[in-house]
Formats: sequence, C-alpha cells, structure tokens
Amino acid sequence: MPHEFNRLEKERLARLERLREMGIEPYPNRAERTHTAAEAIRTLEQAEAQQAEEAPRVIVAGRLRARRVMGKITFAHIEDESGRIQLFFQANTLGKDALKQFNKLYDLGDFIQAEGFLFRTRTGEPTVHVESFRMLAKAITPLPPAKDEIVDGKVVRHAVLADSETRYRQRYADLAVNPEVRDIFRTRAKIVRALRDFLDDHGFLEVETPILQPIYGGAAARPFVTYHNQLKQQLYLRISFELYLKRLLVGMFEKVYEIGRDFRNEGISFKHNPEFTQLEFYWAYADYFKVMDFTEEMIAYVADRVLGTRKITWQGHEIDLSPPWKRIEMRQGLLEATGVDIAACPDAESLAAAMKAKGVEPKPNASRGKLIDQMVGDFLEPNFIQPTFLYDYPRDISPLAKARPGDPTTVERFEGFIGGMELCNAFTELNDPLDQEARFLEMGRTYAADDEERHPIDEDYLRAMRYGMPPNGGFGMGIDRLTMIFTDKRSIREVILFPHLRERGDGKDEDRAGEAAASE
RNA sequence: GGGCGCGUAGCGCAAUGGUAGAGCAGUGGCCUUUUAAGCCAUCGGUUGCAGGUUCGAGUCCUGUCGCGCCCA
Repeated sequence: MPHEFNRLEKERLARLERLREMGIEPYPNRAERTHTAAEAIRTLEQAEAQQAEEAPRVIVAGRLRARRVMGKITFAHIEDESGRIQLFFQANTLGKDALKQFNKLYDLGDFIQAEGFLFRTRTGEPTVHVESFRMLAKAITPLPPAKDEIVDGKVVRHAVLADSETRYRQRYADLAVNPEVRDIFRTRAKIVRALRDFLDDHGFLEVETPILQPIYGGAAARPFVTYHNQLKQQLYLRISFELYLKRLLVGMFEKVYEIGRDFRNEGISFKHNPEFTQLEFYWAYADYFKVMDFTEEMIAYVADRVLGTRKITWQGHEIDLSPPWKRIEMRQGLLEATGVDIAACPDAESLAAAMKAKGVEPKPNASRGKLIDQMVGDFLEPNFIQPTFLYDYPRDISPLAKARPGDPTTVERFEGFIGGMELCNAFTELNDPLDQEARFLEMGRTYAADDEERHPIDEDYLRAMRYGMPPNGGFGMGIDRLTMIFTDKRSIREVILFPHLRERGDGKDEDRAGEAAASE
C-alpha cells in the first residue's frame, strides 16, 4: 500500500515541486562542507584569539532545526553530528528573493548547506553570516518539533519525542531529535572497542564462528529455526558461541574471543531481546578463579576508558566498579539468605523439603539445580547491586562446566551481577570427553522431549574433545546489559538501536487490527 | 501467559457522561541581532480498532491491537 501523505507532508511536497520548477534539485548528488558546526565555532574562537583581521569563511552543512523570521533578516540553526550552529540570513546580503526562498521553500528538517563568514551576534553567539546556501536533501515528513529553552543555564526541551513505541519503531526519528539517545550508542561503541582492546592486549585472538548452526548448544535456550533450501537442511541461529570457540582450543589456539549476536526464541522483556550481543572468551590453562580476577580487571578497564571513572550511578544506586568484587559462595550465600543448606540436600526431594521447612515454596517438578536457581533468583540476585561474583553452582544446570574435585554435585562456575542483574557467566570448562558425553545423556534423560531447554547432542563437539582439549576457563557476558549499567538505563530497548517490537504495520497510526480480525 | 496502567491534531498535553481544546509545528501577514523570538489572523481530529449501554460516550462496559510497569 503506497504511503498516504498527510497535510503537512503535502505542503512540503508542494514546496519540493516549486523548487524543481525553479530549476533547483532538492536532492543533489554532491555536497560541500569545510567545517562541522563544532569546527566552525572553534575556528571563530581561534581567529578571535589571534585577533585576525579577516573573518574566517566556512561552508557548513546540516539539518535545519530552528528558524526565526524577522522581516528582512532570518536566524536559523542547523545541526550536524558535532552540534548546532546559528545561521544569519540578511536580505541586504542575499537579496530579497533568496531570503524569501529560504523562508518559504525550506522546511525544518531539510538538510542544507550554507557558505559565509563567521561573526558573533549581539548576544555573542557564534554565527555564520550566510552569503549563499543550497538545498541538500528535502525532508517530506516533519520531525517532532523539539525546541530547547535555556532556563538558569539548563536546557529545557519542549514537546520532545517521548512516546517509547514511536521512539523504538522509528529510531531514526528518535536519534534525529534526541541527541542524548545518540550518546547511548556512542557509549556502546566505546564499550565494545574497549573490550576488544583489552582482550587483544592480553593476547586473545578475535574469531568468527558460525551463526547458522546445524545443532545449537552452549546455553539453555530455545532457538530460532531456519532452513537451507539447496542443502535441504534445517539450521538454527546460534544461542551461544561456546561449543565452536572451545573447538578452537582443540585446534591449538589458546586465547580466543568473539563478540557477536546470539538469538534466543524466548520472551521479550526489559532485559531480554530476541537477538542480543554477547562477548565470550576461552582461555587455555586458566580456571574460573583466574577468569574472575580477569573479569574484574576488564570491567574496571572498560569503565576507565569509557566513563573515566569506576564510580557510577545506576537507577539511583551508587555502584563502584573497582576490583575486587564481592565474592559469595553459593552454598554460604543461600544458607545466610534462606537458612537452607544445599550441601545437606543432595537431591530435589530433600531440597524441596528443606525449602518448605524454611517457608520457601519450591517450584513444582523442578530439578535440584532449578530449585537452587529459584532461590538465587528470589533471594540473592536482586540484592547484588554492587558488583558481586556468586560461585560454585549446581552441576545439573551446568552441563559444560567441570565438577569441583571431591564434590560431584557442584561445578566450578560463577556468575557476575551488577545492579541486581546477571551480567556474566563463566566456568572452568569441562574438557573430559567421556564426562561430557555422560552429561549430555544425563540432560537428555532429565528433560522431557518437549522441554525447550533440552540440548541435542553435538557429536562433532564430543569428537573434537576426544582429540584433547586443554584445561581452560570460559566466559560469557551480555554487552547490552553492560551498556545498560554504563548508561543508567533500565530497559534493554534503550541500548539496542532497533529493538524487536510486535509487528504493527509501519507505525502506530497504521491499523492492521481490523485486517487481522477480518481474515480470521 | 496473568495483573495494573496508558493510547486524543505532526509532537508534548487538556477536556464532571453534555458543542473535542490550548501550546509548539503548519498556513497568511507585520517585524534588520533573534534564540521555545514576539504580535495579529488562521488551518488542522474516524479520540488505536470493533462492538455495547445511554436521549447523549474521548469519558462507562465487553472484546481486540499496541506500548509501559509489575508478576510468571
């Protein structure tokens, strides 16, 4: 269905036609710019400092964001990625017709180019005295008309685009009018850059492993399923990188990492998006305690690089990202929080009974590990506001982690938490192929055939391990969540450029409800 | 999946069950240092969608779509 233009768009289309009639191409192929807005302002300041005789000349380009027409002069602001700069249009300089053209045929939101000399207005604002200007790209749809007012030195923004649905569905408009949203994604890019630099500096090799996988694994999650037509083969979008990265240790790489997208076909919430960005690394000859130390160091490094401080505020909490993080053994932590001693309960039945005795209602039909997970989620996780490692997890929910020597119910695994949210997950990796096979079979028995967290057995992974895999520590961390922590955002949708929303045409104005109802 | 809340003009918002409004944006005009410029005039609505109750529904009820928050 072709787009139906609204009243405001039709007005702009008419002006676009008018420009064409005047021989002006509203979407020219080439643009010119000598200075960004910020560079132009700096250039003026330098000229003033040097008491230059001639005013510096610039060509600036950007989106027209404000216009104040005052008879024979017009003030405007254009914005580029570096910021805003004021333009001064004067009938005496440009001629009456040119000024009228700018006032009547150019719209807020249009990309324009302007050439002239720099000066300061009466109020001291750096301004381009425009001698010529041209259209670079006409905007048909008006952007939300956010205006900034300075009150007591603070910027107060009016009528700013705030509807979260529109902001996420039309992120381009959100980014165009909300500069602080652009900053979130600059921060995100810096985080990823800092992580890469840290890992590279520590001798890790960045690799790329398959996103389309014949067998999914490495996490407890439901996959997206797809199909290769020519191979006539069902494929899955990966739910983790783990099994492929560890194959590389068999292949004699000792430190590898990957930053990329994982896909999990599960619920969407303020901390879950169906595709999310993950960092995983695997480190030969390391164990989970070494990985813990390394994690603290890495997060502190990223904080230093990205924020310039290790003390942050997240949702009103003062959080200190400096090492060392608090370390809590899971058994001890649960004993203190609930009075239940998981070490005294070797199976699900005894643990459920112990939980009931302490007034905690166990989830029905849950395994021992899932009951423990339940208690962690209810009694520990929300309290881990300061960076905290919780370590020594139950074996039956950790099929890829190595057991603790002398304690078959526990594996060497930790999770890191910040702001009451799980941030990372790591273990001393299981490298015994026979034990690994037994774990896979055990999982197959424990989970019902239709359980969404059931793992198919990856025979090729077992084959790789049989060739010999060095002892190693592995680590996975959600980049989206780390970005939430660093940017003080409560919702993962704020840190993902194009978060998934339920389908609804091109926008909230378009109604498909009627069509859907009619077709049923 | 369940509970609660929200959905009104391009944007941010009003409107006891009784004529759907003002601001910004837009349009026409005045204005040579403005900066949410100002002043005068003016255009703009399927109140998410579909039903229902009522003399009368943006408002109450049912269903539905979407978003948000809480829970699972």
